[in-house]
Amino acid sequence: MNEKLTESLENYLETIGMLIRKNKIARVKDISKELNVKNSSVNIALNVLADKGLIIHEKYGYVELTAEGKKIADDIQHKEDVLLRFFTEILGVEKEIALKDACRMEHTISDETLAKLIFFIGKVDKENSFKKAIQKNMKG
Amino acid sequence: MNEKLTESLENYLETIGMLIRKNKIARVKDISKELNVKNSSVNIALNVLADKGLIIHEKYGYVELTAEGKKIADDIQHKEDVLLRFFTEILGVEKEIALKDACRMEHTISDETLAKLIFFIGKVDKENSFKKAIQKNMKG
DNA sequence: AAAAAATGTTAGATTGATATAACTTTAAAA
DNA sequence: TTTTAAAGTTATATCAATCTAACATTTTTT
Repeated sequence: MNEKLTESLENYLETIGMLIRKNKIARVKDISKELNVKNSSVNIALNVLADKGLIIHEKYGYVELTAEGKKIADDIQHKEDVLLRFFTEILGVEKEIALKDACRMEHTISDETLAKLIFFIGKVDKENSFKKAIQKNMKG
Repeated sequence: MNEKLTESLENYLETIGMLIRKNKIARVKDISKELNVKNSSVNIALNVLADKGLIIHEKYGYVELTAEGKKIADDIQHKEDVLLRFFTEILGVEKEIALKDACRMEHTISDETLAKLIFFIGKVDKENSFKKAIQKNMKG
């Protein structure tokens, strides 16, 4: 078990997590809107996720995350957040572009590299010498 | 024209470029070995790339890159190189893991973010204050 | 409560990437 | 130079992800 999910399935989980956070509930329609796919595509993905024990979805009902599903959703969201911060705050990338990049890279960055990146961002926040040089960088 | 290539096709182009650099020639067998796919899969991909005018491939012959194909192959390789440098030299990620990450992210990083990252790496190379703090980071 | 609208589901088709198996061509060995 | 081995190709199948179109259920309006 614990087979690696596809990027597509990870996106569904992450979106479900986001919707629950935002609206308390996640519906097929909102998932399809968010991911720019059709309801039928969402349904198929939900069946797969349910089979894997990552969500609960009764016919015509809302979508819920299992504990395992929530863990994965949170993990991906966390990766996105870290990447977004790095791109915007340290590299000075424009927010829209940074978000697009983060949303794709969140599926491929390894835990090891993520940990190093988090450590690096932490360092930057603490050390003044970093901060100054980075201010310059952001203008470039 | 200039339609975005799939990650898979980008990988084929990049691999062909690498093989030509290394061996002067690129053969189906070597591509399949490098990408861990079967010869038949390589063949199908080569037909697609040839249709798009990115390679030249005569039956039973070697594979060559067109000017346009070489440009794309070089571009992807460049992205990989930049990412790899960042991961290893600045974040201190272990080389094998860094390479794996770079090989996947090279397909998703935007030109804007790449440019900022290159600029950032350049800054690090020049500024001592950066270097010191980074040495510390690499041990973490 | 009946009709209409919105939402959700299922069936069947398409596309891209891969595989296996059978076949062809080229290269190497006997 | 014939035979064998290696490499390359083609046909066919599978899988994941999507779509459209038809259908079912639920919600909202009247």
